[in-house]
Amino acid sequence: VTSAEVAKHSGVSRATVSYVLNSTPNQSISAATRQRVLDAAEKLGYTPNAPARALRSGRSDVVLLLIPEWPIGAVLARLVEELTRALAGAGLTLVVHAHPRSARPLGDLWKAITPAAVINDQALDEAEVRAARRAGIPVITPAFRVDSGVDGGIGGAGAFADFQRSIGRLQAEHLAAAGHRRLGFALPDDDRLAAFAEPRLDGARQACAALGLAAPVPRVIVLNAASAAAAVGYWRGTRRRVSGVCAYNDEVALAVLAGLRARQLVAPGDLAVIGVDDIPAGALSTPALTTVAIDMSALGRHLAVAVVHSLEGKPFPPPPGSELAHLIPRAST
Amino acid sequence: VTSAEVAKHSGVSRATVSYVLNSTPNQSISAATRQRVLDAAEKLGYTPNAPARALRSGRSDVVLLLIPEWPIGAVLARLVEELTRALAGAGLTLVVHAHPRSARPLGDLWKAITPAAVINDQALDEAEVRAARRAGIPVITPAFRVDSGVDGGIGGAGAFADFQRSIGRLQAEHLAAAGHRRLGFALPDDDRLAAFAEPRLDGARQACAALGLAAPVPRVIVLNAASAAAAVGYWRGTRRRVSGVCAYNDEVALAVLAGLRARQLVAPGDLAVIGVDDIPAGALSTPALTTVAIDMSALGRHLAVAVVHSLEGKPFPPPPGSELAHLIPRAST
DNA sequence: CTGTTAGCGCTTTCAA
DNA sequence: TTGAAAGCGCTAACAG
Repeated sequence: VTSAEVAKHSGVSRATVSYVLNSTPNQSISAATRQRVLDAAEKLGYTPNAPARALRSGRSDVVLLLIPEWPIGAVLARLVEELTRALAGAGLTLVVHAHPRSARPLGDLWKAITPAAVINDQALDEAEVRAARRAGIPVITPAFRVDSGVDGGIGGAGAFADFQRSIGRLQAEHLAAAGHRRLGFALPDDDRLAAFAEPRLDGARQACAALGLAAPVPRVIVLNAASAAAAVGYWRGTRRRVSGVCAYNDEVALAVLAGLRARQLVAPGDLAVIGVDDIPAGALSTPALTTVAIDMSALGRHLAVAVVHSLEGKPFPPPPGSELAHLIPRAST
Repeated sequence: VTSAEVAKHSGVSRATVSYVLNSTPNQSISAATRQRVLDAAEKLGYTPNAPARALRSGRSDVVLLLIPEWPIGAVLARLVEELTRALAGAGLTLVVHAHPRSARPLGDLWKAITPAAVINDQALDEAEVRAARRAGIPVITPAFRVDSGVDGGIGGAGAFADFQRSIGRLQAEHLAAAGHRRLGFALPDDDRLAAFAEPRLDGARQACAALGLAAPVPRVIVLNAASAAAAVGYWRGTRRRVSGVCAYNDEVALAVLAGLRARQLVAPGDLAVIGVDDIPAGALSTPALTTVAIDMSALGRHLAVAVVHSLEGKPFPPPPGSELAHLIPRAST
């Protein structure tokens, strides 16, 4: 059912139908005609054809959030929720595509969708971003204000890493403030998470260096008690004497806690543990898990504003900085 | 950069460009011409215009997964991952839209996207589904084979509820087999989850009735130890004497475990607990959480096949049934 | 083997 | 206040 049919049924031209249905400004349509068109559209169940509209107007209302296929679902869910809401308020529709690493670059996506903008969360490499920009599609990369670090400036891939670094720093500084002099760092057993894990470890390193402590001792942990127990033994060995561990995230931290229990040890007395993400299970563990919470909602709102500004050719809003992350002290440290 | 420009630069017509770029069958293009077109496209950075293509061909390669804005991120992530992969194999691109309850029905979506198919996971009501179907878009609803229950038949909303019911049954039967005669049911503190929680509770009821046990005692639990401790006291009171609890999911179950600890009680001795979802934190808790795992990957594969069949006008594959859910016995029961 | 041509459904000047 | 008409970029008959 096309707009032409609506026109025929309401006895007007297609143009008029278009005017009415889009409430085009500077067009005075008589109330009667207007109603007739609306009724006909309703009766016929008219639905505008999205591709035709996009083709004609040269723009679409879709914003595409591209994420890698990393196992970060729970954290991202909050971002998506807020972003969807905020963009909807600006008349934009968010769709999310989890981009499998293995897949051919992005050919399929351009074939399938012409988004008004793309939010690239670690899914596109430089070349792909350039290609998208050349195709006239603004690519927004989650940017963080850089508070310090080698990168300098604002935005870009460096800012992402720097933000992750600030998380690791926050963890290490918290443990150091509690008197721990030798720290461990619990890494996840998933290569795909390196983009998060590496800079977090790096941030912990920076903090230790700045405080005159030895570099944190990294150890990869599989998500089970046995693996974590082995790591606990490793850290507490006479050679290392680690008394506090920064974990890549709360799940890894919970594994460390389980490893401690398996050895009849307790946090924070035998080993202090701090995670990242503030997942519900962390607050429910024994001892309750100290963690660094990331305000994904605020990030979502920032990204929405960035998208809208970008579409309107306005300059970007100042990106949020490390205030997006804050410590939630609980019993495990 | 349009196909016309590629045609001009390679000295052929737009049609030839189209043939080459789509490797249209039954068209013999000389290798030289072919290469010339390909080179020009490459050099100009040509990207086909998605709306134009969709408009012309009347179909798109996009499959839209519609989900409500429920906080079920972690579980859904596995579905999305598998679905993306499986659909990509069929040349289809999955995008996910979290549909806020509050939002206007679907007008925005049709304005923005014309998907080849929609997978409706509890986001669309009957009227919206009809509207989409009328617009020629196949709507696939995650269907489960109905093994028993009042609904009968295969597929539809009844099947979803029945699948959820089978999960509750599995939980209750497991506890009953362990000798528990009076069961509790821990409900989540989020209305949006009722579509899952209600039938699960219902399934537990069915199982109890079938086994000659009293109906399970429901109790809403907020995700903190205090709320759960209160519930634990309630269940263990002399009036109720509940000795085993089915939890809506693993997070709620972990809260119950925390509530037990707060009262110096232990599972399963004082109260057995069983969850749903098999989240990593469940395996790491003390005691390790018994749970019902749902094979979202298998569901994803099934949905992908259903979409492809639907697009080809072929009959649906037989839906998976309750074998998607299986018990993972651990220490908490 | 390649070019011409007719639209897909919609928006939007420009005329009436 | 409304209608006629052009064309967005692409594909697929149909000619040559």
